[in-house]
Amino acid sequence: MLVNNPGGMSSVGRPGSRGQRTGRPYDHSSDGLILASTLDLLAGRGYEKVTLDEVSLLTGRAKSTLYRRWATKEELVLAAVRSVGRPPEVDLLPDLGSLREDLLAVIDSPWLGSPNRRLAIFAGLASATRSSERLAAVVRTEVTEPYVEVYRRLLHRATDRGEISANFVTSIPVLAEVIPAMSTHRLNTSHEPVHRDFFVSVIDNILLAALHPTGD
Amino acid sequence: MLVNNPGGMSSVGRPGSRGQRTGRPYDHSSDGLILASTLDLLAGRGYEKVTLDEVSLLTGRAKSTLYRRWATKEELVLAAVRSVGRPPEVDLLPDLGSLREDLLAVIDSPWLGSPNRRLAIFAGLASATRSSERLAAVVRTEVTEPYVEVYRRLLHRATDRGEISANFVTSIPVLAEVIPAMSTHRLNTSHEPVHRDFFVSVIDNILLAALHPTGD
DNA sequence: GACTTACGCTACTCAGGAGTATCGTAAGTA
DNA sequence: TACTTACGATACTCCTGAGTAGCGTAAGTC
Repeated sequence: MLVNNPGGMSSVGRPGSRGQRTGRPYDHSSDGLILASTLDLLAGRGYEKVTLDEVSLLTGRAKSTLYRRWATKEELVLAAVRSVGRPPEVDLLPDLGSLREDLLAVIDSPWLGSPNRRLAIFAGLASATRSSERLAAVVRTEVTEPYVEVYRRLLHRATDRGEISANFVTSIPVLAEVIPAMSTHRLNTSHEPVHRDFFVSVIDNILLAALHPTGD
Repeated sequence: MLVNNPGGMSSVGRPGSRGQRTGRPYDHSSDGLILASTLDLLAGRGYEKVTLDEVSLLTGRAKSTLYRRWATKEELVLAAVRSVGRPPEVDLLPDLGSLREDLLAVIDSPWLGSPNRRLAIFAGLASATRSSERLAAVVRTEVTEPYVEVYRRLLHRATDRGEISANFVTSIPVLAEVIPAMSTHRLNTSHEPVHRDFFVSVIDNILLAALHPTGD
């Protein structure tokens, strides 16, 4: 193989935009399906065990078609990761008046589907991370960071609201990681779906407990 | 392949004990080296990327020798996991008088080497978990559970000592997962070694903060 | 309708890794 | 010393999965 395209999307199989073309155009409407299925497999098996044969089978698209779009498996997964989109923008999340309600709103947000699908994708991506530094970087900046950032913002919002003492600003960075960390750990170790009760317990017994030292 | 040995160690290549034997005995002194190297590779690359060729190369033991001892790759990894031994027994951990000191003692304990080696092994095992339900079960009961258990015990000890209010007993199970969860998450997302400062920050800003609602 | 291009299908090549087989030799035991 | 068994080395087989190639056909464009 030879991919001489440092630091950018591969140009292989990504035509359909430059110049006017004649003949059958690329069926870009398939892309969504393919990327979604890739994420499903990623969530179910982890990067190493994702095979393009299976993606092909699952989507009804020929393997050759997949390779017309994305030069390598890594490229496909990369595209899938990028396609997940950012978590809900905090500015768009209505201020529900209390930190607790705000946090629960994020938990219940349909970003990436259910919380468990979200976690499964994270887990599948974590294994991907070992295979490619490039992939790791994208996952970090596109998925993990923004997700933690949501919590960070909510915590700051609560501070601004005066709900929690300004003394805690310094601990916000660590606290923002608590929910992602705990839920991921739960999934990895128990290998059962993580129930909503667990999220609530983490919020009440850890986050809020740590932030309300004057009692509730 | 055919391994018809449900629910037990494979008998393949595990002689050396039954009956009296003549001739050269198994060199069991190699086992430790092999298992340790397996853990190293596991920590570095994750289960999928561990190859027995590499274990062989690394240890100077022939691949055939490895297969004389362990029937399959999974079996070898399984043995490696079992060989890590339990985390420090709480009963043996000196009561340092304060929860904070007790927790730090666990962080600094040389179990499995440095904290970062410990985390790397956990991470490599997490990817293993997806490949084999059996492996997953062993990791859970031999490694993860005992590790969380240590923290659970320390928290209870603090309660018994009257250091923290008995009101918190119900939240101990969740709290016990905080340190493993946070440090694993950190390693997975940052992919840099986790510094001691981070552990301290987790202890102070999360665990102790959640447990000392009357302020310090 | 003529032409162009993407698609699905099938059949490849190629590399790596699990597991096996064989053999000469080293290291023990009686 | 004679015998037994494990070891290291090497060369396999087999399978899976990434990536390629060529073809007939469908779906568009001019």
